[in-house]
Amino acid sequence: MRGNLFAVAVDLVVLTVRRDQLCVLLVKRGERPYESHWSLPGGFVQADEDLGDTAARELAAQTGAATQGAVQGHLEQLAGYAAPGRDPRGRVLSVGYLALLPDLPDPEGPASGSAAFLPVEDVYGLAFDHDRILADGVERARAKLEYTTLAAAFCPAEFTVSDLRRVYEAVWRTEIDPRNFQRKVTSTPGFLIPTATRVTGGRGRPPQLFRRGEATTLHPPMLREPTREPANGALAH
Amino acid sequence: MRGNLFAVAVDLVVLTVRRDQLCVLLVKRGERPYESHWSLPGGFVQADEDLGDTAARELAAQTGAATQGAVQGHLEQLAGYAAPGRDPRGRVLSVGYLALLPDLPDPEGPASGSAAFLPVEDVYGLAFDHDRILADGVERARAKLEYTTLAAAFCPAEFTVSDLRRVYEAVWRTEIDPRNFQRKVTSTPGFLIPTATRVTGGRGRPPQLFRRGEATTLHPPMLREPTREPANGALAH
DNA sequence: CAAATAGTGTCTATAAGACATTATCGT
DNA sequence: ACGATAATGTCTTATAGACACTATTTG
Repeated sequence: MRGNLFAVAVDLVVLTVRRDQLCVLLVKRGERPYESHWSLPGGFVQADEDLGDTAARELAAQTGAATQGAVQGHLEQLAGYAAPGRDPRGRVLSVGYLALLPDLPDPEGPASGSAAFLPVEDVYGLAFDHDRILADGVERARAKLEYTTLAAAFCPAEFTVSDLRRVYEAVWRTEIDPRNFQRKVTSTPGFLIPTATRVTGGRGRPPQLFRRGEATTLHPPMLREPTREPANGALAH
Repeated sequence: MRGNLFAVAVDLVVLTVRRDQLCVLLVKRGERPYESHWSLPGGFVQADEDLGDTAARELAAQTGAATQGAVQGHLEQLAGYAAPGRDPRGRVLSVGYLALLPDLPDPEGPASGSAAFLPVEDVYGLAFDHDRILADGVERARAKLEYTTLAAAFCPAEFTVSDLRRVYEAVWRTEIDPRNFQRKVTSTPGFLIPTATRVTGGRGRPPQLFRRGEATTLHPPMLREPTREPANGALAH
């Protein structure tokens, strides 16, 4: 069996929406290389582990396992990264994973004091090629909101249509008409299941609460950019 | 640096459309394990190679390098596969790559006599976990035809709208209305560039020839399944 | 009542689905 | 002329975008 041997790691792009901003979980490295640089959380694949196992294990370790218990959340593979010079220690192939989580009550891990959710807009200069992995993860998330119901993975078990809309707005950095949005998501069968419980305390009319339905795809999709230029046909008179 | 060491391979899902069928390039293994079984072409990542380099090198080796010269064709990464037992020889991580090629005049490689393009419908029982990698590649290709201009990667340098439509029909295994299809693809800016040359010899009106334009995305996408059930809203009166 | 948020309704424009018609070739 | 394939046009329907209006709460 020819070919060189690689260490194989899994790096996580853990995204959440906090204060209407798309944020990514970063850890400050405590060892070389890139000591004291921010990086994506990750770790090496152990014996008898499949890649998804490693990703789930690391995710649970970083977010306090509460994540694992909750039905919420989403975890999927992004891609493999193996450029020859990407790790100064030697040949390391890293498999990126994308995780989407609701905003956690206590986001920081219990043990490590140097982890934080930071707005993706402000993030650059990560260790290794993690800038690239992060960019791929963010783009994957943005694309998937278009044709899947994955936005709900950013929401708690019960949420309102406005909560969901603010997720889209944060991830896409756009504004969405609340009325058209409501029509779209509530008319997609299986996207949102209304719950009996009601909200109290807020200003204004109490919103309906929903939980995730069984639907996974949005058909037809909800597109980020307008279908084409306004195609005036300008009614000049 | 903890973690076990892996051999890292690249396996190719090379797709083309031949005789209105979506076909995949397979090679018959000449050595153990899975000797004389069909498998995806692939090979180990060499020193100083990035994953894409390995994929391009293997693709050129399998398809006679002519592929490489041609501007046509498409190559992208699929995913990493590393289940503990997937290779009896030991721990091997394989990175799947998807290649889309026009139907080659001489598809078989020059050296190896045991390679063939077979219709994906008929393929199962491949070596290792290649059934799974193939399924992922086919699904990726099907999905990408919806929202990209990648179907043209299956066509030669110059092609007709009917050629392109037959690609969609073969990949999706559906029938598409030729008139609506023509309207869709010709009205998408940058998808198809008309050429001066004309076709002779065929029955019927000679078609316009096109080559690929710069556009990479289809906006709005062309969807495989109808937008929803006919959604009668039956006007019973 | 005013302010704030939730939710519905209406109109218009865009694009897809269905399908008729015209165009241009070979025989 | 006829069959075959290519290309255009028309009508209908579904859905997105824009925006007015109604509903239900707190202060």
